[in-house]
Amino acid sequence: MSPMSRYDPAQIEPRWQQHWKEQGTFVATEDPEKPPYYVLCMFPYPSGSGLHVGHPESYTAVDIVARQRRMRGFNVLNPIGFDSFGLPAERAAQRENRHPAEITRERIDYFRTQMQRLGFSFNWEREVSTCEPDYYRWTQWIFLKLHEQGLAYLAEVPVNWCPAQGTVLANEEVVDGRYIETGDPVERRVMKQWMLRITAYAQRLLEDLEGLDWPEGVLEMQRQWIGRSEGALVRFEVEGGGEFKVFTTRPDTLFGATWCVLAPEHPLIGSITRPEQRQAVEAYVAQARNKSDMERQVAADKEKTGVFTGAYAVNPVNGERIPVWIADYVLSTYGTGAIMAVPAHDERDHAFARTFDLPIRPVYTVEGVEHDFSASAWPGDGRAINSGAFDGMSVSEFKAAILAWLEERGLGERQVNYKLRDWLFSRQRYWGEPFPIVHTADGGVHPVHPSDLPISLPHVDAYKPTEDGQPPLARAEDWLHTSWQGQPATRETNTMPQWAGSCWYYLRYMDPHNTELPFGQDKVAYWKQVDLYIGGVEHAVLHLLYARFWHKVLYDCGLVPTKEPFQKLFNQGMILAWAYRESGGRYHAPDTVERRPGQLSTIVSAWTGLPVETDWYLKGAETPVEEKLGKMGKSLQNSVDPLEIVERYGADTLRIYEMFMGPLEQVKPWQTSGCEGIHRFLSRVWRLFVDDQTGETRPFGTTSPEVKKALHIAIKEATEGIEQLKLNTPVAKMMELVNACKGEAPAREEALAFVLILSPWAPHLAEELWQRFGHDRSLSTEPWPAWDPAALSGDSMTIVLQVMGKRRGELEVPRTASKEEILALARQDPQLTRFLEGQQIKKEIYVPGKLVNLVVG
RNA sequence: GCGGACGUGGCGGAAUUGGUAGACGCGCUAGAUUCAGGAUCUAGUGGGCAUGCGCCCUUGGGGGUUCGAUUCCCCCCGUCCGCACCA
Repeated sequence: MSPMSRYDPAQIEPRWQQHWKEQGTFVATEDPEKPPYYVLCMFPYPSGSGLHVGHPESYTAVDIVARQRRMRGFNVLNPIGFDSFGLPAERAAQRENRHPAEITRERIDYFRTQMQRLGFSFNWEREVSTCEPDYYRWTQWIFLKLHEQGLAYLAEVPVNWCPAQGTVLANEEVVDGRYIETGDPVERRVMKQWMLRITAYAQRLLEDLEGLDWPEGVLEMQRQWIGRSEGALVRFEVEGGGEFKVFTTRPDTLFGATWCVLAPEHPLIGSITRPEQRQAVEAYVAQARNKSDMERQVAADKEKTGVFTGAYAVNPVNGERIPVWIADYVLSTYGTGAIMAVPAHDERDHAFARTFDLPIRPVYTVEGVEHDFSASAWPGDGRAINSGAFDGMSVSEFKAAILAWLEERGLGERQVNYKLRDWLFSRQRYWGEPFPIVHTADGGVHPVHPSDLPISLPHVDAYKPTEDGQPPLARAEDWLHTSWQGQPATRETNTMPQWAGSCWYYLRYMDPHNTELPFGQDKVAYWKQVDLYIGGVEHAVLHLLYARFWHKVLYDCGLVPTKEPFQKLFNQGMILAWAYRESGGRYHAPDTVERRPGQLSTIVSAWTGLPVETDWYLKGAETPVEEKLGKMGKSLQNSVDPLEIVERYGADTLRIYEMFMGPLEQVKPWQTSGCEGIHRFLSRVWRLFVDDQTGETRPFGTTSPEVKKALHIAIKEATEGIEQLKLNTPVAKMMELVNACKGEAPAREEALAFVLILSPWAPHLAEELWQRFGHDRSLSTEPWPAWDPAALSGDSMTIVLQVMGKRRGELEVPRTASKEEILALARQDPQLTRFLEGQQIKKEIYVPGKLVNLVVG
């Protein structure tokens, strides 16, 4: 060991990283003697730009939990891997004319280098990468299970086609008519695609949310996405032949239905439209078809559009003849694609009635409320009117009664509907899992035998569609043509979406090198499920819903023992960074600008187009720039590379700063200068135990009562903080402890306890000190210290003295002092006398161990 | 529009079965040490008046409950996130 006087993480950290690697300190084995604990951070997509300082936030939090659980005697699984199929690598492959596998491996290597320099106690021996054949072989295997269960099917469906990406996208990937990743516009097309029947699991996906320790917001988002609603399916006959069904959650308003509306895609339109309306209807349907999703959604705020078919339907409850319209405010993909319109009690129908001057008939009144039905709908409860024998009922009474009435007469039935739709599972891309499916000339669709897996990705001459529009895999002629039971056959040329690999990676980590199965039953029986899953809230719906779905299918196949994959979920808040932009729009990196307090300029904001005041300027120039907080990335020129921080301050400083910034779940701005304080803190810790002149380990001292108290407070805060993932305040308590030491090392016992509680946050420094204290083994399995409740408060306590609720002084009394003694002292305390003079004490309040409040008057 | 989270010094944040508001840190100011330092140490740092002890104000704004409110209740303002014609 070279002599080192000052705290020098560049010397300490690589050595301990090497030590952990060589000793296999964090290798996880299935030890039946120890309770298992499975922590997991959402694995990264290895992008071309490497990690930025936002990534280590969740890794650090997970690592702190993992390290502390090991010290508490748990057998910890803390794996890591890479979500490595996907579009960005394929686009890079097109640009650079290289194989995406090669590009991906390089990127993974860089990610791994970055991550390993941060000292995480990952199970690197279990690393997986979803694009490797020994991984995707089992993704294909699970697909075969889904297929076998009837949950994967081919269908001719309207899809979200993204011309810029040359592929279809799932509904979940499209927001406002654009691809969420790139913002490219999306249009509708009808294509034959692989679908997964996630809707078959809708009810269970909803029900099993109960009992999960997840953030309320995520549970709510999942519930809304599944979108269960109870109602009725009601049959309407069309005059002159034909019938359609509508779904309604308000069958109790059937008597108020004054027309019906079919979605423009409804199959009945052709047959019921009257000749005199045909031209108008066809024009409307064509126009609706050509509208993009975005245009349709924008139109939601505008005036409703629609066209009358000329046909009439019969209201089953009263035999009334009501017109049938077509309008694009009715969605073809929800319910039956047809509705009954009750303008008096539904806002949307009311808006339509106003536009086309259709009749509005109330079927509820509210006592004491004079509602103007020509102005707005009344969606609430009331007393039924205009509804024959049902008059006088409340909404819930009426619903029950009318459902029974409809079912008795065969006019309708109870129905539960979900917003959730089946999952579009095909992509027309190269860089994804090939489907283990072949097609024969007779139209047969056949799963390949599991022993033939993996169906490997073939080499192709270009990562783009064929001349006739087939997906890239169709370019691999040799691969494409195969046989099935003696017949010539062609392979499926679609690939799976990026979500596929991440649907089950947490299971593969349990048994990553199994060549017979995706994971062994003994392994999954031991680890069971993920105890704690930490990741970004951006996966609240898509990834978590898909993974839960696959997990339930595997559960039904008897392959996993639990119904749910992730028992506790925690969302870390995104780390943002300040971005600086000239009025003209150019961005500047944070280290090229400076603040000049008092020197204000007014510029036109490139973001809003409005004038703003700023005191930020380009360094060495008079160019003012506007400051704004944003997501880290290339576009805002505000990314910070963790390695840059490691070089300057060390990995321990980076780790602690990421935690110290604020509550884990909160969005917070990165400030590199904040690392200074952490680095100072760690230097102080170093100097407490190491002579910074000689580099020698200093002898232990004695522990003062204040230090002892501060230590036990810190142990308590660290222990409870890790339990609740409040990882910022323990750092503050450890700083207070070090401040309390006033540069003097405490006694051995307290020094050891301090280093142990520091170790999850600053593992390198802690190991170094631990070794200097004379240990020859890593501290990673040393028992976690316990706090002594008696040490939390000293022999005396501080009582705050208040008069009329205002703080007027304080009192130091022995712990043993009684309420009477304390009150007596308070009454004659010199700090209070001038507030008590001439006043009578009306009330005395004593909060044990905390304060006295004297009420006078 | 609906749902969720939130609003505390120049900045990040701490403190909620109601009990010392501003812990801890950044930044800033002054001083010490140093050839020098993005080094280290000491002191100060919410605002105002006094600058002696002290007093008043202050947790987005307004009201309420209470001996006492950042914490509980009502109204308003603002920010962020998710969903958005789902019948």
